Amino acid sequence: MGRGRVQLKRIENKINRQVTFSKRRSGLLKKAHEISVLCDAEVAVIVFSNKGKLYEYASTESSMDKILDKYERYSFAERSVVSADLDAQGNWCYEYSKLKSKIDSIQKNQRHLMGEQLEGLSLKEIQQLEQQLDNSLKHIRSRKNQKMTDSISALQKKEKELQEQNKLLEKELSEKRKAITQQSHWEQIEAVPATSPSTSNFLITANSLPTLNIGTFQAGQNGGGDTTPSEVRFHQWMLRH
Amino acid sequence: MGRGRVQLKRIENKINRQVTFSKRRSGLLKKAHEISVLCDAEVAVIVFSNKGKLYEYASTESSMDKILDKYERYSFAERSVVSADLDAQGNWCYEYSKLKSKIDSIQKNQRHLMGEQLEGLSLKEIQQLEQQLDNSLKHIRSRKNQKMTDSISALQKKEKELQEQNKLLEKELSEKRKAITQQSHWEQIEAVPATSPSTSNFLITANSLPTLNIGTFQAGQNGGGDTTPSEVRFHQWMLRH
DNA sequence: AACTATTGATAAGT
DNA sequence: TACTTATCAATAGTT
Repeated sequence: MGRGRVQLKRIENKINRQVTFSKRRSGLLKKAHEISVLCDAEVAVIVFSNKGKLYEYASTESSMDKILDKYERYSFAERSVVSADLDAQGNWCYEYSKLKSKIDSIQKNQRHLMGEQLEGLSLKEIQQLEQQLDNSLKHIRSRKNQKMTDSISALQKKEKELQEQNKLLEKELSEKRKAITQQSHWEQIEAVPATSPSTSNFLITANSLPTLNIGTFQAGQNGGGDTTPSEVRFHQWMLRH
Repeated sequence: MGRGRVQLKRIENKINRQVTFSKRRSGLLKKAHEISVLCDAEVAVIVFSNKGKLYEYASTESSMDKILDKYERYSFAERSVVSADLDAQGNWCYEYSKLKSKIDSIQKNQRHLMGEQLEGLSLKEIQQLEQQLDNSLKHIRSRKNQKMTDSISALQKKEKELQEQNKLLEKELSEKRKAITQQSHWEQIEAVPATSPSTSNFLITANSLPTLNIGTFQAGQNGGGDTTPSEVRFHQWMLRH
């Protein structure tokens, strides 16, 4: 984009590289934000500039740490650099290596649970795995069902409350109307100005509404809790859209 | 880009969202790669789809883990609670505690994969888990099916072989019988004792038999090795540039 | 930083 | 899923 095609290679001119970095960085972060919003995805972007300065983005619903955590749970590439140089430092780390092998073992198992690396398993083992997962799914679906049921009944309850509230308000309104009518009747006789009438037919107190957060349903109704600590994480490029 | 301006809000149409996700994801990763090359930057991008599937990019010179490590070192100010008491004991313990918390995290995840401790999960998380396991089961069942098919065809082959072997043996036997008959005929004339006769009708050389180890079938022919070339960090979109 | 000429990305359609 | 096309968005080079 821009004048002339760009070669995909390091920009040698320092100034140019710096400028391009700045432009493309904001572009990248913007796009990360867009896909996270448009497609309801969790996105984390980490950029270290040439000079080692850090820039980052994490989709708001989950902080960077949360995403990295999730990533580590998913990712099985375990050759951590850290363990390598620590191993070199000597065997203080008997405990450490114990932990490491434990991790290996757990991760291997986890891979199996995720349907990966099944090559080494016997038929019997595979069948056991299948049963296990079948069972897990049963539990999970039951739990899901319960959550959805809970959610639904909570919503129904709220609906009822709101309808009653609405009814009350309508009643109040109609009484007020009646009063106004009477008043205007009086006006015709005594020429008294009308009081300010309500402007909308349906009054719904917006801030008392339950949020329909089925998608991000939080465990408890966490009364005052931090649903989204909101992460000051506000970027200039968010402004445009 | 594309026909008509796009609102920056979640795409409600599921199909559309999926398609857009796929497109924008590759766009995002491509741009991440470009900035890393053009501007000599270290870049890491992690994307979890709506359904919880992981996609990632890490600029090649540094693996994902390396970048995440660097990131953690940059933002270590936050890591106060856990590491505070451990730092006192020396920083080897920091790594140790990191491993330990990683284990905790993995184990927690594993429990979820096994359908346990689902209480703390949100509906969304549970749904992602369900999809994940559904997927795992698909893989596992496919693998099971393959193993069983392999096992069956191996058995059928062996069956054929055995039948032919049997045929041969029977033939041999009947010839031997004929010989014996003739011999006993001779006996009657020359009174020569009979040689040791076979005792059973069907000769099966037991130790040449294939074990019917359906239960512990060991990975078969796949001489060619792993079918999944395993992400040598080669992305389709790198081709173009 | 602001401005455009261009290329690039992609939404919608097939 | 992949390809095509019409449009909008990003940005390279310039001021």
